Amino acid sequence: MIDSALDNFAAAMHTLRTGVDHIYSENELQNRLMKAAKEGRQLRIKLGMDPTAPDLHLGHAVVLRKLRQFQDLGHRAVLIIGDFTAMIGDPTGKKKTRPVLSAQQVEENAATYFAQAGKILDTSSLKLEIRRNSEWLSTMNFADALLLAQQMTVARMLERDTFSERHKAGEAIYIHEFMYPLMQGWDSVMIKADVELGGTDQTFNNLVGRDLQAGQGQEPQIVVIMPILCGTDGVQKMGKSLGNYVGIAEEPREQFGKVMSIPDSLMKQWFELCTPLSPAEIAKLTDGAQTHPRQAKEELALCIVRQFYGDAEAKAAADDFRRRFTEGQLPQEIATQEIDSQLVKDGHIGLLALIKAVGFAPSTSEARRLVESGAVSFGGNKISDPKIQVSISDAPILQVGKRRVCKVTTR
RNA sequence: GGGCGUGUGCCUGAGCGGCCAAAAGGGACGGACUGUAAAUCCGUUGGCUUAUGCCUACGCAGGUUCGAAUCCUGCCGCGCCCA
Repeated sequence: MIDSALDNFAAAMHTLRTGVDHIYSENELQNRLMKAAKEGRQLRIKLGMDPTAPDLHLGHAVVLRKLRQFQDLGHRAVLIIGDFTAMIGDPTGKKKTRPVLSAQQVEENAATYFAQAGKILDTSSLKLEIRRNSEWLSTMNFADALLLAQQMTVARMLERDTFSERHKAGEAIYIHEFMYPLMQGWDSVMIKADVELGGTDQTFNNLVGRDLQAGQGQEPQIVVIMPILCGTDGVQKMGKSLGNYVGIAEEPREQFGKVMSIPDSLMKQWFELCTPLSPAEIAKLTDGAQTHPRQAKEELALCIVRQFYGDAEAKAAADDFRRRFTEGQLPQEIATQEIDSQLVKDGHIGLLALIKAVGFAPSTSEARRLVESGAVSFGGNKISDPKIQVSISDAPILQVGKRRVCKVTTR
């Protein structure tokens, strides 16, 4: 009986430890798990969400998957909608102060967030609690804020790399930005978090939570830090603004294609952080002698798409990919783009206008460049004359570059 | 509050008063080659219904000039130093 309980803990710890960058601290986590089991209570696992960026990508998924593991072990995810903190914006985001979001925008973004996060999390009410930090932050007065500010020194704040970097680079740092970590830490106090999850860029913020909790006589939260996932470019961290991300809500084919385009050197990390495969399986797949890199990457793409769309869709995406890019054929299903019939005169439309109308180029000039560089084919023929007029009466296929294909009709 | 600097295209960054839609690099996009990988090579990288043309752009607003990203004034942002 006792042995099996210990085995369970060992297994749980093993699961929770995989893929993490660091745990502050592992011992504490183990003790807290045991204590919770003894008391028969759920641990409260905090994760903050930023309501300004509702498009989730694989980078978010890394943390969400870890959160899911906690849920599967019986614990409760407490998601914090940072509606109040969004007024400041995480200084990690380097760029200037963010615009204040309206309450309605926050709600909309949060809804979008949950629609996507729900693909990964257990959304049953027993396992998921959702709070917004305006609940407690909006009612604090200046004296409360000062009291909070007393818990932190300027020196410690400046230690934080994002601040010191910005300072050196001659960028502005506003006083209120110093409040951000404190506010986030205060969230931990208010919801009595046992564990907080975050990426490495959140380490400082999350650790502040520990201090604040201790200051309030609470047991400090354990901080579980996940590695930051590299973006499809293989260099920078995955992020929306860098355009190097694979979105959770993206179409299966889109996801598949993006995964296939990552540098080989990135595969190992992605396998580790984005798939449930075991280290042994990953080792085999990433060993060039045992598995051809292309095949390994295909497996990776399958694994990832499968998580969000299921096996059938993943395989369909793989087939489509092979057909289009390995065999160089047109896709099985080609989306139809309708253009305004007013654009067509005497049954014809300028090719450039057409490319722009279907959204394959943002401007006529861009369309012209594409045509001139031999990227465009229309009705099966490559066309390099930008002045050409075309007829779209028989729903011809327009292709721009390798990826943009559609059938054209009028509306 | 004072002094000195600085502000350029997606980013970094060069720009003598005309030859600047603005060097160079990065990124991105397109093409060749591939495994939509890497490496390499080539091309493109403000807009305009089709242009030895027009328009918009070098923090903002004015001014000097035949002509300004380049000079002047004011304002704004950022940095450093002094208080």
